[in-house]
Amino acid sequence: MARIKIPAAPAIRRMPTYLHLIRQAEADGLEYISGTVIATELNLEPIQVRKDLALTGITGKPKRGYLVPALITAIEHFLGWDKPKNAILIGAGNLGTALTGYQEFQYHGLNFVAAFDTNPERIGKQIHGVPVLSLNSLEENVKNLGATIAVLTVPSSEAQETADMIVKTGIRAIWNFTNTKINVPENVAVQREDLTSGYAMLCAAMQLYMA
Amino acid sequence: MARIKIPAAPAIRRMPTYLHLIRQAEADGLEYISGTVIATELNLEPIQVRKDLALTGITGKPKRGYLVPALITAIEHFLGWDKPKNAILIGAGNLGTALTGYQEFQYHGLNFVAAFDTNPERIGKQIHGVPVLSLNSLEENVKNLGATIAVLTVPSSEAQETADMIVKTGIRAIWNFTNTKINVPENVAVQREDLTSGYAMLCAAMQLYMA
DNA sequence: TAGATTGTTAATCGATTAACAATC
DNA sequence: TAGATTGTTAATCGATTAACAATC
Repeated sequence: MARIKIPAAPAIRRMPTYLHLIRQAEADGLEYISGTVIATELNLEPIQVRKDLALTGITGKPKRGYLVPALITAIEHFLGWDKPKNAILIGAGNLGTALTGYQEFQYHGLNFVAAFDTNPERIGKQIHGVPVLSLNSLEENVKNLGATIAVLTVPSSEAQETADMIVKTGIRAIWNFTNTKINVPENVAVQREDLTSGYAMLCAAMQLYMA
Repeated sequence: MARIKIPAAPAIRRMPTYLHLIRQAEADGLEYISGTVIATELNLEPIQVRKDLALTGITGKPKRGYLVPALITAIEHFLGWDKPKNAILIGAGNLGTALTGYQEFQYHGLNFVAAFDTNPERIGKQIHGVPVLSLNSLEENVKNLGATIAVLTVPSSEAQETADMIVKTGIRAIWNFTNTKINVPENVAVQREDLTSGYAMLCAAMQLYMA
């Protein structure tokens, strides 16, 4: 079986941005928000916003727009962000440490319950309140931690080897921050986050703008 | 004038991955690498790899593939990665600190020459060898630093305000790591990096895989 | 040579955008 | 009511994939 392709991926990627804006509207005490307003705010086409939001199953009211609280609930449910998720961090370096401290994740139900590392100087300490354990103890700890996501922030050279360890624990979702493509069984979801690809886009834009 | 849309954006995003793999091939002493091999290695279609690489202007040899050193040069030139770029970091928090320490960037010609922050405890110190200066001194320092890119890692609440300051210095490329959409003049390139959008994709994949 | 791989031209697929009747 | 906004159906656009002659 081929790896599943996520349908409407671009729309899904836009959801958090919508959510962020709509939450602001909520904080501002707005009862309704229209696709037109969202589009203007985010420099998008109104029809695109309507199409995207329709994916969540929400329906709006002509002339008013969407009910703010219902829209928030709809997006969160669509993304599964209404159910808290426990994650473990594999590799407690700079980037990993930054991720555990990133408030926005907790805000969306993502909780780091432990970090694992091979560096003895890191083991036993805490990063943003998250205990750093030995990578050797990964398997024996995962069960109690109730983690369903592994965030991979080890050096590229160890990415595949570490991914294999993660898979062995039974975790089936890996958020891969290394710049290496990892091979995993078909039933394991991998989301690769490549910071250099964003940098490539910025450089391409610079070449266009400054030409 | 509307903001320029980058053509072939998906292909550009894949370039760093190709580069990474081809560099490995170079390290392994390979003289040629074929699109077929690259595709197999990265789980892509061979035709997609060929189409993407053609964008860089390279041509391959039937039966052999592409000359490895020429391919590296072609991709780097295509992305403008053959010209070193100086960047300043705005916001020396967790994420910003991690970025200045991210080896991969230096490897692609991105140099952090200074960081700016408002926190007196941070000012005067160094992060990964990069001096942290007062945000108040941004304007007077930018000229000497020769920076063409600003990496924005301040709290969301200060994103727009800080972006305005950056624009005022004459910098025309902003890499925005906040989850806020910033408004800038048409001649300023902005690349938004949204970690929560990757998380949204992972969650969507989890819902599909685990359904 | 035989056959793998390239690059070109065409077909398909999916995402974005447009048009517009329905509706509050 | 008048008019802004929704959701549906159709058109367009761009990216991916397919087919295949050229070539080393």
